[in-house]
Amino acid sequence: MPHYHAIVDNQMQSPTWKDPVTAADRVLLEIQRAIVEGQIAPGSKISEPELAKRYDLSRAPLREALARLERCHLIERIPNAGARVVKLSVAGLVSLYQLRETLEGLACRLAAEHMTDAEIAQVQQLLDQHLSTQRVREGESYYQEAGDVDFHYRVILGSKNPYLINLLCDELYFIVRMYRVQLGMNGPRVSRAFDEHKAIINAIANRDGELADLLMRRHIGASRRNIETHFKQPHFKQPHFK
Amino acid sequence: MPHYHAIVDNQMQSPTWKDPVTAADRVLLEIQRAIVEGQIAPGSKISEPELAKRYDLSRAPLREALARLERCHLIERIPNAGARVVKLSVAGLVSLYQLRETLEGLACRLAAEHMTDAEIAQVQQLLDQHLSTQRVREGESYYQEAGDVDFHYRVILGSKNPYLINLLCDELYFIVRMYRVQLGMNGPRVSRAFDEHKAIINAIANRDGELADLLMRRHIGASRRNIETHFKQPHFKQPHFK
DNA sequence: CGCAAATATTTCGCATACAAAAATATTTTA
DNA sequence: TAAAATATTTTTGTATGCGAAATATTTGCG
Repeated sequence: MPHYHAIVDNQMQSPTWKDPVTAADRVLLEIQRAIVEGQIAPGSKISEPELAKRYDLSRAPLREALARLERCHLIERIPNAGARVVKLSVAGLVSLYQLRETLEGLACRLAAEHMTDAEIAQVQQLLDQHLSTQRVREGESYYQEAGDVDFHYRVILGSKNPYLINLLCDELYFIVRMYRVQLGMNGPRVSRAFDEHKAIINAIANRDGELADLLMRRHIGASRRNIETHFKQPHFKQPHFK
Repeated sequence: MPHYHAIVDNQMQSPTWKDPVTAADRVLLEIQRAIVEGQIAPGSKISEPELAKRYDLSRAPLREALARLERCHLIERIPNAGARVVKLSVAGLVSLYQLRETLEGLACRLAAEHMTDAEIAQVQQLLDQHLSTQRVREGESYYQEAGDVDFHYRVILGSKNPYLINLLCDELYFIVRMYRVQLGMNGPRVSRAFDEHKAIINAIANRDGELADLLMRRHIGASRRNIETHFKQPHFKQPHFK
């Protein structure tokens, strides 16, 4: 089993994601998964007593978890009223990806400046590794997403900017993933994404931050348009307003 | 009393900052102020029991407030260990302003695209207003900061991007302000800032997002260098490591 | 006297309990 | 019958209490 299997599963053991120690940590991960995968429907109300019972803990740690869910934009809270799971929308997707393009572009520029040669080489061999395993297990989109996440993750860490890392890996990661998962972003764009990744890391290896920035923004822009087209298509059941 | 006096004082009544309704909201504002102004020293430990007693409430709403303080990067929490006020550093300042440059640059590009003519005109007359009152009350740096905050705030809102607005106005605003306040960023750079603001809003008025982006990044870059020089100077007492 | 182990104390995390506000259901009235 | 007003129930916000983990202190030993 390739090691990046674990990346999406047990939450990417790494500088940023420390393993859950408290009960609030654990329930946070569970609810995050449930929301991202749509098991808790977008727009649905979050009942504290119900979830507390459902996950078998008191409301105290649950509320801690809710605070962090709000932080990563998976729920919206209104004082004295309660929390609701966010609804997905084209406008939201565009806003989110505008931000992502800019931020990951910045990450590239900084990575070109701050990554060591060793780190860069590591990412390059990682890409080759992904490519080979992807060829072996053709069609398994799961691996593609893991590989994609892994690549972006490395570049972001390479920026060495704590604010940027926290933002992309902790605050925006899950809502981005929610869009991808709920709109069924499996399948295509696989080999093309690999090529784009390669071009980006090469630019970084050449210490060409400007180019890496440009390529990354283009890469993410393509990804956005790819998701955008899925909104009006059979894959996605439009939110039933209520 | 000019209306923007109230902006820094009672927390900028606006789309983003809803007035405190719960007890946690109120204590959050108080502690935010205390940290930003250095009344609670950088690096010092946050004792929940102590603060609960100090602000006369139970630990429940206090912990809610602490969660949000962590969200805006004013404290750092370690599970089972507690929270500490962040320490200021040159590296932190640089990382923060790298992010700010990029984000507010993006805000400018989007503002040039999405702001209505009316909104733009409003900002322009706001600048004139600031300029006149600034001339009257020469040297009062307080007004300058309020005016600066006000300008940036308008442009950010003008982007119409909810993620970007939340990020800059809620999550990064206070830590940016902490650097400025604790390094004694009163004084100079006043008239120059006004000119730069004017140039930016004019670019937006001309729907020249690229130029507005560039000017804003330059504007913030200048601000960063201005603060950076203060780190090694008498104004700031270097953190006493401990 | 210095350092390490053991104890004591503080502090955090979580559960329970209560109060206030919202939401819902019910009754009353036009 | 429909709308307004009131009552009931649910849910959120806050307070208190207890157990576990971490920190501080003391004790014992080299």
